[in-house]
Amino acid sequence: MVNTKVFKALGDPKRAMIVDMLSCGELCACKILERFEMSQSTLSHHMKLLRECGLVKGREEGKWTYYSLDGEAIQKATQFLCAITSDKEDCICKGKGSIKCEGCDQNV
Amino acid sequence: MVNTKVFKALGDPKRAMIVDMLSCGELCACKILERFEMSQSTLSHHMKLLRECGLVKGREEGKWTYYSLDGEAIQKATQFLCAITSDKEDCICKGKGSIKCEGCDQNV
DNA sequence: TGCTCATATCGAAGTATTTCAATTTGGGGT
DNA sequence: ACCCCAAATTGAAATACTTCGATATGAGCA
Repeated sequence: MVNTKVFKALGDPKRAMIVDMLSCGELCACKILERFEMSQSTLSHHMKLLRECGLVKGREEGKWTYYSLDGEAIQKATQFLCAITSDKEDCICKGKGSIKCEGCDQNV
Repeated sequence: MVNTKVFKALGDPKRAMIVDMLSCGELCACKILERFEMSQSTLSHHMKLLRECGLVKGREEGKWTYYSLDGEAIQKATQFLCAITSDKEDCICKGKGSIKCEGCDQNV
């Protein structure tokens, strides 16, 4: 079951790039910021969003925050995409309930 | 290379549901509309968006429009997700350029 | 304690998205 | 030609998102 918030998060090119950067491994916020032309507060906001949807984990060490990917959310999103290209049996029409609605928190 | 518009499109729960419905096979707009509590114009808007990002194809037959999934966009999105969980070599930091920016149409 | 650095949060402005009702387009039938 | 039906488009209102500067928090150091 996917949470569509994950897709919404990846729908912003800058956030998708951040996620891509983190695929190399853990990075601290300041290292991510170096690569973008955006204010520190804007980056912080994007990181919060990426954390809230489960795509990214944060680890605090002293005054730094290190970010890394959280495999589970990505895996669920991948499963959804794989399912819609292969499943002809389990689609929503047949009551699978594979999508987690962000607003209502129900599975639809 | 992914177009982040695909993720943005899937970021709306209703559009994700529509895509899921279409995984069973081609459907006409009126059949999709039956399953949702939304106006006809709203559905039409969502379908336009899904077509524009390449996720869905439309086929016109008489006064009906039949929609179905377009595998290529979904495959590219899947590849991106797979890459970020497995690639430790080709990430954006090393100049892969795997993300298509919607605004600037550049690969970043 | 007081200072600095790294992040987070707040508040506001500009922009984009979502949604609907109303209207338009265009196919098929009478 | 005229009327229906399916779908697309238009225009407007409400809401959400993106971004910034300013400010707050909190760790570490002098």
